[in-house]
Amino acid sequence: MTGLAASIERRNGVSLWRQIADRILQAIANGDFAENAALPPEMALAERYGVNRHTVRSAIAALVQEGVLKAEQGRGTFVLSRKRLSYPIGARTRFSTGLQGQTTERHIALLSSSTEPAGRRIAEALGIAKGAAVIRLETRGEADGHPVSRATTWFDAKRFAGIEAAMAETGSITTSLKRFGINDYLRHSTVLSARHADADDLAALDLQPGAIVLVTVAVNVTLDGQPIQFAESRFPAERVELRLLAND
Amino acid sequence: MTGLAASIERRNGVSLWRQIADRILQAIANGDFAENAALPPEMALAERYGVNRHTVRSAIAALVQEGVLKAEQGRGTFVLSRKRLSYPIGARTRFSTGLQGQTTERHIALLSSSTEPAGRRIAEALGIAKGAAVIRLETRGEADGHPVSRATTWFDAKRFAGIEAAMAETGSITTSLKRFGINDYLRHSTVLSARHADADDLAALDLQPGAIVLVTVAVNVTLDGQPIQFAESRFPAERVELRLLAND
DNA sequence: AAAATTTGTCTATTGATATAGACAACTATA
DNA sequence: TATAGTTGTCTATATCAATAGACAAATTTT
Repeated sequence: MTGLAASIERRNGVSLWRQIADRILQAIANGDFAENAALPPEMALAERYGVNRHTVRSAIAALVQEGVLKAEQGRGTFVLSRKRLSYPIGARTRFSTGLQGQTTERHIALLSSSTEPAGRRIAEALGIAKGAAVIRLETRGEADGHPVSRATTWFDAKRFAGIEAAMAETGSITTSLKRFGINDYLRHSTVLSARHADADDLAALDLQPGAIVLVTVAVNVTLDGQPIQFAESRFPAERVELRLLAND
Repeated sequence: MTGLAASIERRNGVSLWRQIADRILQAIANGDFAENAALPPEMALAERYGVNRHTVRSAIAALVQEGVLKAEQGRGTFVLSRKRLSYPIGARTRFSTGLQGQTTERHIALLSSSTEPAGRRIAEALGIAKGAAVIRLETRGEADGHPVSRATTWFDAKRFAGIEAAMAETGSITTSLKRFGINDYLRHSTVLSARHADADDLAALDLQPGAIVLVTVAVNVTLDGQPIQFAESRFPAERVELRLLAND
């Protein structure tokens, strides 16, 4: 709530400097600091958290490396990045339209694609036989040049043959689906969890190790309830919050 | 996806044993291990993660301490706890009914309550003047004896005077609100994020330091749209996932 | 009964983490 | 122009985290 408060724990496997860095990130994401505002001096932070000044310096160094803070000798340490993006989730969740107003540009980059046999979970979600061919797309959502999501998406290979080419060309799932005669679709289910980012997420989302990702597992269906898409998306918790829409 | 896979990172402020413990917890929560199933032997885990056996032992020791695993000399290490609870969130989100079928008993424990002036955020959410008196309830949701949520809730003190007594008595928000003539209410908005648990969460939710919590910030309204309740809830990500309901 | 498998304990060594103190370098202010 | 406040750098020390190897103790399999 009050950002920089909240104490830290010792000998728990997470170093003190990492915990302090997390707290600072959290405070910034909560909007407790205006852009370009000065962080409290190192000595003040050290006192607040009950640690040595050098420990605070380690935390700040990590965030400077990350591009979140900027330290200036003699002046102070300043906040560069801003409040979290708010990503809406509802029946008509769309990447591009969801971030309108908060960003000036956004698109989905196709990182790779492949065809593979469907596992149990994916087959059930898509309503096809286990082992049937599915197309897997690995994508990254970008807004104003910053990565904001990393998703793995599966489509029935029979029905959506060639969708990876459409994705690469258009940079939009919605537009790609139109080529297959699907002009509208709804989100049928969403399950939400959170975990530490793995190596893949770290690289794709430009995160520092130890970062947290929000994970959504969703099924999209046509208007008559036919499942067409199964997706697991990861959002960096320090840059994105999810806003659940009541109706739509 | 496949639970125990996913690599780990070095020199990032999070110790290897803590990362491995997280991965194991995650795998269990994903349902990759049946209850009482044996974990792979220490040597196999050490090889899989590319670390020394002793490092794996540190991770296992932490989870044994936590009550998640049980090690038996000569036999192996066994999984005690189960799959994640799935907490539904929709227009009629209710703590008690939401976990029916997954648990046999659940209630909300009132940890403390107080009356305070409303801050900007709370005043806006509840549609009252900034500084007007609000009642704050600190609660913990429990299911089958395990803590599953930790919430801070605010009500307009004028309209809901004495609601803390009703909560303490009934252990239910829904029942308490009925005493104030509110027989039904809807969830107006929900914003979702994730962060590392702070000291308060760790204690209340019986977590180990470094654990992740899912955070929801929600406003409940009467059927005619009047805001009645503002709440921030924290869910332990290793024990709970959130299932978003499409309609309701 | 013997062998193989698995967890438990011990010693030793290396690098990362955290504390402590001192002082330099730079900036803003009185 | 001092002075106070702030970040940057250095040295030293103690503890935690991780690796390495060896062997004991308990259980299961052959």
